[in-house]
Amino acid sequence: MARRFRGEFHQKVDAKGRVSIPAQFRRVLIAGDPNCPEGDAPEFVIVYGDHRRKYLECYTAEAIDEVDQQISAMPRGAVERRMLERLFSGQSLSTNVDETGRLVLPAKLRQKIGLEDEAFFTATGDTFQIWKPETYEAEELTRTETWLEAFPEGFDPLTLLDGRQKD
Amino acid sequence: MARRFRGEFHQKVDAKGRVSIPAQFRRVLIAGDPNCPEGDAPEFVIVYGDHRRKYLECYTAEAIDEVDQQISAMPRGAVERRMLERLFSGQSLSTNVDETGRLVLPAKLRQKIGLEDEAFFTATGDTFQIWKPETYEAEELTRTETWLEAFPEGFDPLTLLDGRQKD
DNA sequence: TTGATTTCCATGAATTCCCATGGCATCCCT
DNA sequence: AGGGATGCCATGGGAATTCATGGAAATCAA
Repeated sequence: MARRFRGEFHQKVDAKGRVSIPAQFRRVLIAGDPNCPEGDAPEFVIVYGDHRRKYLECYTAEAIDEVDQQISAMPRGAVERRMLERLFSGQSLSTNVDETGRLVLPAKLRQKIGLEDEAFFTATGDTFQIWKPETYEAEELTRTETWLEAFPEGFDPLTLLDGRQKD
Repeated sequence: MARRFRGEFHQKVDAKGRVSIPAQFRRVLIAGDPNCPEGDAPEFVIVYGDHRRKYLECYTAEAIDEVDQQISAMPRGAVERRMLERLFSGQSLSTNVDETGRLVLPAKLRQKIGLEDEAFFTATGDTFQIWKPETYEAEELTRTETWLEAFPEGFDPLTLLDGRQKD
């Protein structure tokens, strides 16, 4: 069924770093973990990146497999390959959803993105991101604003899709 | 048969946010969901957008797939792509029609467009929109009104179809 | 031991499921 | 043409289940 993530959610983070994963996302994670023990507890991967990245990006088991494969298809020793390996292998963490639908974020990761008592989840197609709400607003929303300002009043982003009739 | 949505309808919204989808629209939704479990319950997607959008836009499964594909064909990292991803993946919700032909609008969405006990459905080709009736009248009608006024008396919109060009 | 994980249980609120009703059309039979 | 009988459609109500979240107990780590 649902192969892609959709929607935005605000969830509580408790003192132990536990966060409920939005039920809709959970279903996608389950669908995206081929050897998921029947009903529950799918595994998935959190990529946190270097100090510049202010959010956590989450991949389904399948999605990360795909990325890993693409990387290992690159020539050994290539700088690009090294960079990608560092990001996706090194600066990432494999984990799983628990029986109550939660994920535990280690203190290290919470600190990294400044997460306190609330987390903001946003879908981005075949992955989803976890932000500190304030950061998301400051970063992403103002970025959108200024981007939109370049367009005429009442501009509809949909026109961007009008590359439609594959030229 | 019915591939496009047509018509305008007023429907009740109950305390749980349930709204009957006009039967005609339902048929289009069914036709537009390739792996719809035979008789009923097609899935579809509601795009709600950011704070300035005052209505909900509904896409058939096929229509949204097409949009998703177009987006993923854009260069990764491009600002436009990011914006569209936010809109179509983030600010959207995947749902389905229930056995009684209704759709459930979460409180979050109802509040967003100020929906109370009545909803106004209007077809827009391969999507349809859901408005708070009052908003629709205030916003949309006066908008097309003033737009039409820019044309001479007795202007026939059909002429717009002629030397059709972008923008 | 002491702080940190991990398990397991608890609960209110929200959401889903299931069954019910009244209003219109339509169909059909005589 | 009368007059049900049938069936789809828009709505309602309540029960059953899921979800998000909190806290205590059990397990580790060092």
